[in-house]
Amino acid sequence: MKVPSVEVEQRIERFKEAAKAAGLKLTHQRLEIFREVASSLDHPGAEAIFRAVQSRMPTVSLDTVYRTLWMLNDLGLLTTLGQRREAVRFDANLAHHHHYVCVRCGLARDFESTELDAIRVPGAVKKLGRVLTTHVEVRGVCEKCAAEQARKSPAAKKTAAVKGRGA
Amino acid sequence: MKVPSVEVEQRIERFKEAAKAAGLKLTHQRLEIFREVASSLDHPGAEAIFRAVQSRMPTVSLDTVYRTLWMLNDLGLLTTLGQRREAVRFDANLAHHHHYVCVRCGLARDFESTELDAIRVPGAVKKLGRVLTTHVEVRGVCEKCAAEQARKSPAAKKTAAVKGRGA
DNA sequence: CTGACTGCAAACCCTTTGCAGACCG
DNA sequence: CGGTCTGCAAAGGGTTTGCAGTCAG
Repeated sequence: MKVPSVEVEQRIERFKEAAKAAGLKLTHQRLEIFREVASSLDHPGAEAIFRAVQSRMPTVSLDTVYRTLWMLNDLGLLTTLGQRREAVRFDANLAHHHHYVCVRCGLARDFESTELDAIRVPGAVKKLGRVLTTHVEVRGVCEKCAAEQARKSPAAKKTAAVKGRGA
Repeated sequence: MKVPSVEVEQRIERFKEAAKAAGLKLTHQRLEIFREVASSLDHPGAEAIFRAVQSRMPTVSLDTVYRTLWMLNDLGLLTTLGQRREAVRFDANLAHHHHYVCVRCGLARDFESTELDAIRVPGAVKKLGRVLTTHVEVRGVCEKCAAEQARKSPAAKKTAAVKGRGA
């Protein structure tokens, strides 16, 4: 199953504009890599994207895939699933709960809410398979990071600077 | 900030029982490692747990921390945050959407729901920091995996066998 | 043409594993 | 005491980086 090609073309168009606006070169590789992610419904990892692109363009290298993917992420044309590429984190709270995660430093906190526990998923989801748990993930910027940011740069420059590690 | 010690002691009690039931030895290391995770409100990674335990017990090694953590996970005494310890995965769908993830093979699918988009987080969460996005993650077992499982083992044995990789 | 981009290979980080000695039960 | 568990060190998988040649604009 694939994203409808009309939608894919729109996404590619958006990419071209964003690239031009950012002064980035539209290389054959970048186009193919973006096309691959943009037309996937499952959310492929770098390796899978690499293999798919490679079948059409045997010279690409895995590192270009990575570089391009993060570039697209910085351009805001795609996002990553889950907590960035961090190490596993453990949770000894067995009660049904939800998470607040700071996108800047990775701070994670539990919260409980009977209202959110009661969420009912749309019927379409049930067609995908059995449902075990439903969990809400709230992302935001924690107090501490907000304070730090305010101190460091009263007028933020570029949002693209969130590349380094977490805390 | 820490988990109240009454709660921590209860968790440890549960661990001791589970260990006994499973015939696992209650070593000093295991106890300290579990105590550390069980009393953390943030969700530490292996490295952080290691450092904390090390300060009280200078001889522990990082690999014991890992081994113990996964053992606790298998016992059902803790869970991991996010998509297991897999590689990063990318998502070119910019519309507000939610995810269904198969815990067995890692399959991920988007779904949309104006109802879920409208979720309001409890006031307590707002004290933690600014909220950027709210995203529902539904975990389950996809059709394909359910079918495979049914074929392989009509009468499932132990749930603890989900250790290997994804698809 | 020229600087940005690519491919290569080596480096890096996190996690896992094999082995011999240590310790729980 | 015996088998499990630990610590060590080295391997492993995914991701990143420095460099010299290549290509888009």
